[in-house]
Amino acid sequence: MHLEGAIFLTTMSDRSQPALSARPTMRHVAALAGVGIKTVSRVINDEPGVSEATRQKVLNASRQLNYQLDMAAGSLRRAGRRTLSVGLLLPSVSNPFSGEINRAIEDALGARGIAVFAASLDDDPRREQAIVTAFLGRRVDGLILTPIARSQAYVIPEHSRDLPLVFIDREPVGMEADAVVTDNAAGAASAAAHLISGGHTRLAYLGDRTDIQTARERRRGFVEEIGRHGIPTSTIPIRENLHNEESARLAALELLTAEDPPTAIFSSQNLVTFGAMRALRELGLSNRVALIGFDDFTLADMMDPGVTVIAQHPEQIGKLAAERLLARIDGDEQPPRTYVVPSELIQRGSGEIRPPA
Amino acid sequence: MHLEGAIFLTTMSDRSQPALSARPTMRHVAALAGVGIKTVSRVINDEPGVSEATRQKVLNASRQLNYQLDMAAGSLRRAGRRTLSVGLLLPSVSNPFSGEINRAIEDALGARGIAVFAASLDDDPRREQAIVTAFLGRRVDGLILTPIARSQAYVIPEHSRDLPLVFIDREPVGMEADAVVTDNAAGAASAAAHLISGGHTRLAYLGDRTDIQTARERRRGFVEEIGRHGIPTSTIPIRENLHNEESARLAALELLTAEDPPTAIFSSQNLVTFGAMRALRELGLSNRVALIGFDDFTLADMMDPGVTVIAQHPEQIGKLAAERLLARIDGDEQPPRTYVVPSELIQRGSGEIRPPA
DNA sequence: ACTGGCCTCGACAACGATGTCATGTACGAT
DNA sequence: ATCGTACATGACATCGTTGTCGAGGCCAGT
Repeated sequence: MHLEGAIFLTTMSDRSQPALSARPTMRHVAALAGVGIKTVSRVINDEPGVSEATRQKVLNASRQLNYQLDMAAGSLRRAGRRTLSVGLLLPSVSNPFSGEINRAIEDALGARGIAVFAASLDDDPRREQAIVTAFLGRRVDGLILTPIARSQAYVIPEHSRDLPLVFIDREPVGMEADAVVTDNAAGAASAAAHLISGGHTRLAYLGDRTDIQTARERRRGFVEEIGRHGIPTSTIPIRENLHNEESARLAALELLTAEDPPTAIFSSQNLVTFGAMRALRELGLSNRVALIGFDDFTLADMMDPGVTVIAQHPEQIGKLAAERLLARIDGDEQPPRTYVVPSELIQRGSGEIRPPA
Repeated sequence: MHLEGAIFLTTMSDRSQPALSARPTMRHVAALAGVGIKTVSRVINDEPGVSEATRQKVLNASRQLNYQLDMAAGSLRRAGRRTLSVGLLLPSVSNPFSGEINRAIEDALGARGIAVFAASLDDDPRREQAIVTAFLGRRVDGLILTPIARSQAYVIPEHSRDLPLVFIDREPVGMEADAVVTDNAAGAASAAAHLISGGHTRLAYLGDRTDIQTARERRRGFVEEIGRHGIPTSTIPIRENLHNEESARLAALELLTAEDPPTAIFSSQNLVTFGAMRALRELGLSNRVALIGFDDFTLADMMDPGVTVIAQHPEQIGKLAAERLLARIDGDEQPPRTYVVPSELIQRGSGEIRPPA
């Protein structure tokens, strides 16, 4: 050992340009430590069956060469072929809601040494399959997807090949798999109930693209709840397919300046809420017409009035999705299930405005 | 050869549950097409030297088996060992600023088929090296890093081994490499100049952690600009190490209720700006005391008054960083450089408030 | 008919690691 | 002294792909 140490030091000082040498492999470490490469593998992977003395020799050599395991090469042969990476498909990594989900997933999977490939969908159904294919080519251990294409049947072959799969935000179409979603209908219903309990009877709905499942659910929940309260649902003004702030603003302006305007507005999504807020402000109605938005946002409490929202819990969605994925990776064989994360009504003022007497 | 084909077909028809079979490899495709696996490789990778007839046979077999190239295995042998993946280290994927950068990078690299591993730093210097190490173990083709540790010298060995490296938001310490940053000092200076030109002489600075380079730069730019205008800089109230909304709010409250309070506030970062906004509102000073924040945020124009900011351009930072990384990956050998992305003063009202006469 | 060149193609080794298995060694039990 | 057992260790095949190189077929030119 002492001898080894001496050799080590000598060798060190001999290497004039260690930085420019090629990346060391196990073979190099093995040679330097004077052992076989399998022994190096054992030490690096903390497998048993290596004497402490050998272990130290290998660790020294490894440190000296700045050796680093090549995970890709390893997973080629390793049992189960785990690559310790998963693919995550989001509407967009720049969207704050997605960002929170991304973060929760990163935290949950990072603890297990699993890295995340994230990709943005940008509401383009055609990208969905292309990105999934790219993930598969990288042999990810699992996928967490926000589906947008009309059907997810294309992943069936992979799924039955045992590729763990969890959908988030929306449920898959054309196949069965785990999903983690917000209680969209219930959340929207609670918004309606809240407005009605505040005395409103003329409610309006501003909604997102109708080809998005969650948008349809929110609308359904909202309308059904109104019906349950005995208010005729056929007369509710409904404006849909609003997909950005400006179209929402225009729709809200139109609603509010029409004859017999609504006294309360429910908006199904952040950008739509922003548009409605702008319209209300333009018309000076911010403190006259009630507003509840689906999805919370930064500074909602700093608006005038504060904006009442149905908050989703992206961290919980992400965390749960990651947990389900890990369970599947670990061999859980339960039948697929949809997990529902409850939303939460947060009162901040705009939703508590009473209708004019 | 013909024999090969025959054997294979038999094998095929024997497999009763193709969906449950293992993932097909080139060997399977080769067998089905009745060619050698190198030919399959050539077809899949669009290499020349394959007759059209053979090409079609291979493509058919590939489609029939739903074959997909294993990138990891390929990059093991491929010249240059490209994995077509890069590592991205951000303050947090859930932070909107980081999200924009992430998105711009994804777009720029995705066009080249490069996938992105993103990880969050969470202001923890110890995570930095751990995450970088994890990236390296995955043999990424390059790294884009937001440094936070005191020194980035630990990547020198890798960098000189030709690992492309681009820093964003902050410049590296202890080594030389490309960096893409905002003109922090100039941006802060322009805020100071704007306030001074509005007639203010009693300016205050609310700043982030002083161990963050950008925070120091912003402070420097702000203070120096004030000095240039002949205002004694020693009397400027400076509160630093504010790292969340609450501490910023308290600091602002303290400043504003002290004797001879400032007539204008500059806040060096989003959360600090939010805290300042809250303090101003609590004291009813929102329309009395000027405020300029560094970094733009959603709904800044919907506040009362609208919040004037020095906007950074995360999309440009991300895009530029990705372009530099690609250039390095493609062999660009220029000496390392720091690229500066200009910030932009956006007037929305809060920064245009005049001092009381 | 023979040569040489071009084209197509596949056998084989190699990439860096891990799984399998055989070998060698030490030690306690007989 | 002998045996058996447990432990430590390394040789070798292998994962799925790509790089190298040589073999064979075809054709034009002599």
